[in-house]
Amino acid sequence: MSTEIYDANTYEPRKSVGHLMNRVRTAMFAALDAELGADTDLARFEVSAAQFVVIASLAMGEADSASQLCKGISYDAGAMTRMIDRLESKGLIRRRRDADDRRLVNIELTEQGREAFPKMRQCAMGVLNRFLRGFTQNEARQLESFLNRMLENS
Amino acid sequence: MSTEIYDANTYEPRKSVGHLMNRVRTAMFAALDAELGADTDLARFEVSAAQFVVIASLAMGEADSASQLCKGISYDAGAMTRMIDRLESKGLIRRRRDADDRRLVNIELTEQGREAFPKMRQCAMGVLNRFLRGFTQNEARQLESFLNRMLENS
DNA sequence: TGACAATAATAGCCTTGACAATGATAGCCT
DNA sequence: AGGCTATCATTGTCAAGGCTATTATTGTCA
Repeated sequence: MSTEIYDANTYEPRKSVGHLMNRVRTAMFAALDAELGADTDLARFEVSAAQFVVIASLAMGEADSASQLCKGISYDAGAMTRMIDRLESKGLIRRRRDADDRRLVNIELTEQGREAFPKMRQCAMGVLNRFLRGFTQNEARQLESFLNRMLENS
Repeated sequence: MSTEIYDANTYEPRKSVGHLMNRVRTAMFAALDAELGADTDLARFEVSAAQFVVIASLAMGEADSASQLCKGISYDAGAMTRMIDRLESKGLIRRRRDADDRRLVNIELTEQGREAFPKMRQCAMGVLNRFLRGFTQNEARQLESFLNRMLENS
């Protein structure tokens, strides 16, 4: 007996979970980029979907340093430095060297960042709900659980 | 009553389907890149996860021109031109102007490409099966169906 | 104390995808 | 045939992530 999901006979790359997920992710990010760019209050920040994820992590108190952000959202450290550059130059976040461990750079939202977050959150939520149109609550929870299980398998 | 999945009270960006899917996708692509790079037969081609998807589409007869590839896998046309450049320079595929419609460029696998494909397919399948460890067949089919429904909603 | 490994942020280089503009071709319509 | 529009591939440009040093700092251990 086998516990494998795909086997050599039935596996069709283009219909597989891997490829499908790639397409859905790309579509969702593009949709969120568009949404954030179209919003009257947010357009001036030109914030992208990826940037929103960082801001959200800070706003929800899930991270307060660059390295924590990297771990929390699975993001490259070098890319994070520049991501922080961008958000800082937009006035949405602020850097501050940690006093205890001077290797660390603490990151916090600025007043402007805190103000803008709820609107961004609203946009992101709207996009997700659009993509999940026709899903029951149960199905959505199940999808979340599937994704979490895949993450744990990695 | 509401048909919305997420609402302002319960929506947590980092736990949402959007962010989770982004992380899973990134992890899967990285894993497949590593797998393809480690395989003795395939390493010399230095083929990436994204490139595999193109080769697979050709091998499965799901596309035979650049534009069909773009549509089939939701890929930018400009990016596809250069993707084809790369694969062609590796000797895995071949370009040929279509005789009937000279706007079209037909793409076909070379002998080398056809030979290499089964091994790539094997790698990709292995990665997917690893990420889907612990899933029942039903759950996997359900996940595929969820993703397809999201694509249709976009 | 000093050598050495581990961690954090950063900078440089390279790859690659997205977007817009361009040129060639095809289909349609009159 | 001529004009209009759509489609296809290509190119240039730009933005962003991945990888690999590099530097500063911390912790460990002899």
